Amino acid sequence: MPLYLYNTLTRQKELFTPYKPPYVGLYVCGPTVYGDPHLGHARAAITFDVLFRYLTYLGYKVRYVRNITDVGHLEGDADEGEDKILKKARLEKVEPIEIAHRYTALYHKAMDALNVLRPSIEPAATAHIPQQIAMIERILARGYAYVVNGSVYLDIERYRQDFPYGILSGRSVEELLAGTRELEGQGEKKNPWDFALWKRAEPTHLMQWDSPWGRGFPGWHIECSAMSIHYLGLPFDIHGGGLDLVFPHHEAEIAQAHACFGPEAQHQARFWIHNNLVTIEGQKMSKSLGNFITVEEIFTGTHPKLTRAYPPMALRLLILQAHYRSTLDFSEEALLGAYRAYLRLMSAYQRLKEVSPGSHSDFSVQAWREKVFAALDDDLNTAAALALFFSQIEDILRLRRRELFLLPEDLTLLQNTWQEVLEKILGLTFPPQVSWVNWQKVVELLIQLRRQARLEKNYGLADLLREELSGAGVRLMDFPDETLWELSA
RNA sequence: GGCGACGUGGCCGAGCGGUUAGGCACGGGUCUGCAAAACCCUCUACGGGAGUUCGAAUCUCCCCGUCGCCUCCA
Repeated sequence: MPLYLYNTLTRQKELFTPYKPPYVGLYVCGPTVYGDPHLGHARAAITFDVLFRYLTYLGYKVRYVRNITDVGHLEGDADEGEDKILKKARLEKVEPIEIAHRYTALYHKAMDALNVLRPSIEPAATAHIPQQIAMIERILARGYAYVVNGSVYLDIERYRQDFPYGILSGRSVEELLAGTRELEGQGEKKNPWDFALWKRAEPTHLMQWDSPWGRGFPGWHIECSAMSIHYLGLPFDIHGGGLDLVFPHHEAEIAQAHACFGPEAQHQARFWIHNNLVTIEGQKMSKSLGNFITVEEIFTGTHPKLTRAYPPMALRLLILQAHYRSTLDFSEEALLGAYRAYLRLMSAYQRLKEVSPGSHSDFSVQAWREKVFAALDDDLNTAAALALFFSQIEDILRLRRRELFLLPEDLTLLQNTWQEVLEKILGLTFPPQVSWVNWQKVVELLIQLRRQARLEKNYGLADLLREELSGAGVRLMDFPDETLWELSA
């Protein structure tokens, strides 16, 4: 079945085919590691996790590269602000790399909980300085950049003579000019829309490297060009990221690739795919608005907008119930709804495993299955695919009650489809991790029951409870006035 | 100001000319020791206006409103 994906570059859905089958090169802009992972990170990661999983399911040999940006990402107006990681390090009086490592670890922890698969390669910008410098040198040699006071800028005016600038975001340089604010401190640049490939570092700057232009550090956009091309070649198949990266980040990447490699670069990637943003009460979630929610806050229920904790799969389902190119408006009500929907889905999945086959089939599993894959093939419409599962739940319950029947091969196909699509492709896990608190409550309750049984000298029941608990990995120890328990293998 | 999205029932959210999308919530009922689950029923929308069409949430135009990008952000 052919997979169609929406390509930001062409603004339409296109049939996806790899450049060099069966290999697929997928590059996604990962986090700049200077803060806690939030709902936006979760949405991007889950979106491309599903794409990665689906491409793999379809039989492609996917190399999935997702970077860690740990240098060069400046705050505030272009080329004037302070490096985000550096600022955090300065505030906390630690090494920048400590900041990077800490937030990388937190990112991994959050994404692991959401069952987001690790990419094949996760390169850090600071580990690829030579590749970035090499690219900049080549861009300079080809005449598309200039050096000023130890900094290097891409010369958009020169670039435009040979390549169109703004094709991804649909902007023209004239429009950019009209929209450019009067900014101070851009004196180094020939034109305000030029962007930095390399920045000179003051001696006190904490992160700096030797370069042909003196001590400095790379610009924000060059690391993604360098690392994606280094690991995936040129052009590679898919470049992804959040919608907010379209301009200037991805536009700059395309320019860098062309400036460095010429027309061969072919826009660096053949498909540019962008997930839409998460909004809170209709507004973009962002630090400056103070309305962002971290993934951890969802799991612990500690955000002021939340009244309780939610398991990771509730969030994963919420995200998958919207199409990735639509904005997703977050609210606790919506999250709670997704959590309940998840529990219902899980329950139905369990029931499905208990169904026994019949001597005829009352409905076509194949037709249903084709609809599911048609939805996935239609630009990864996970919402539509999930709806097909939900609307089948009634039939599953009837199958189990033996009011409906399926031949053995149809039943197997149905069960396999649930497993393949929900678990393998959509990455939902069943069952959810029961919280330790709830687990404790259940064990305590059983112990209480057993205590009652012992008081009534119902030792048969008491022993049964102890044996069953033991089988479930809970070891009981009776003392005169209390019963202690611990986990056992 | 430029570019681009979007406005669907209480909430979230599919939909791309002709079926009830789906989830959650709400109300009534069956069942049940109580409850839950399950099942049945109720509600059943498409910002406003005009147009195209046998037929429009879906196409065209106008208006209103919301949001994103244009400066860092997934």
